Parts: sequence; C-alpha cells; structure tokens
Amino acid sequence: MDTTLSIAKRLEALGNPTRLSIYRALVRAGDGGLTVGALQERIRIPASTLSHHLRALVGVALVTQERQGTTLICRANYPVMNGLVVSAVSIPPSSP
Amino acid sequence: MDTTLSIAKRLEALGNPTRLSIYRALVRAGDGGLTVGALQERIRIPASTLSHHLRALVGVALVTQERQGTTLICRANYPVMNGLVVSAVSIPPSSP
DNA sequence: ACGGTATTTCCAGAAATATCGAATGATTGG
DNA sequence: CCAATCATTCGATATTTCTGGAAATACCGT
Repeated sequence: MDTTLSIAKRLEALGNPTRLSIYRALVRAGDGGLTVGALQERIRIPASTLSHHLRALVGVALVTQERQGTTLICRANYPVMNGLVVSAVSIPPSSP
Repeated sequence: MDTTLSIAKRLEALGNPTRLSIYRALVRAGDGGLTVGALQERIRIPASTLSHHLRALVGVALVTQERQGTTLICRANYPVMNGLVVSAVSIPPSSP
C-alpha cells in the first residue's frame, strides 16, 4: 500500500556514497559477510559513523546482522535488493 | 572512476518520496511524457517545489525535458534507469 | 509591444542528515 | 569478577535538504 515509501526509503539508504560503499563491500564479501571491524578497515571511517550508517541499512533490511560472540557479522540482503530493483523498474499501476 | 558517486547521486535523487512519485508518474505516462503542469496536477505540490525536484532529476539524467512552445515536456530516461539498475545489482570489482 | 499562461529563480526558515569524540554497553576468556 | 575487545549510544556541531511564497523569466498569440 505504501510501496512508494518503502522503495524510497531503500533508495535513500543507498543514496549516500558512504552507505553505498558499505553495501558494495558487503556484496563483494559474499555470503561470508564482514564483521563491523573488517568493514571499518575497508571503509576507513570512525566506528561511530559506521555504526550509524549500518543502522540505516539494517533498518531498511538491505543488510542483515548476526552476532558471533563479541563480533557482529554483516551481510548484504540480496532478496531485498532484487525486490527493490524489480520495483524500481516495473511500471507502477497508478495512485501516489 | 566515480562510478560509486554517480550511482549514489541517482539513487539519492530517487530516494525522496516526492521525486520517486514524479519519476513514476513519468514512467506511467510513457513515451508521451508529461508537461510540468500536468505533473503538478497529479502530484499536487506547489510549482516551485516541483521545479526544484525536477531540476534534481534532470541533473542526474533520470529525466529529460523538451520545450514545446510555452510548455515543457518531461520524460523518464529509461536507458539511464536501466544502467542504474545494472550497476546497482552487479558485483563491483574492488576499490571504494 | 501587450497580456496571458507556463515555469523557474530568489529568498529564507524549518527540518533532517552526516560526522565524530567520548562515554557506555555487551560479550568472552582467563 | 576483571580485563580486553568489539560495537553502539550520547551529545554536539556543521552541512545539506526540503519547502513554498513572491518575484522574475520565457514563450506565444494577437
């Protein structure tokens, strides 16, 4: 019903260069994913900033997280991205 | 070279609910496109606000404009959107 | 040139985002 | 329990984005 909104939220999440870099790093990492620490080494931004961006990506389900002891593993959520792509490309029926 | 950036810019442009509505209205309109005025009737926002959003979409080439007398016809730029989708889905090689 | 319609630019205020150091919380191994 | 490591939250600032009324501009027909 609010398709447009959830699509926009995901696009907005990916629309920040830093967050897009994070997402792409996770795509590159594949199914193994990356810990927040590993991500920090690659992206090279302060931990707090990274944490905020990760929260945004997780909030729209583009990224999932799994605890493993003291570390957190982050993974790109492919099905959600595929759905987003389909939604973005397909011709919308009408409304908003 | 700045792939990530230009992708991010386009995603950001579509990441605003109002702009996404505008873009979708243009997709619905098809090859005929819509004048700015027609767009305003559908989206129902002040002309100046609409103009700002259109400028953003045109600025990243997701929308094209063609003058026709006193009116401006806006059209969704499909090739750019297709390119964006491909970029977003394909696994990036490395770097930022 | 004038009047009218279509659209953009100017301006400004409100709201949202991005950033990051410092403090805090969580979890495990010893 | 303590120390250590990994990560998040707090607090504060700087920057950007969004919004829309008013004024300006563009283009046509007469």
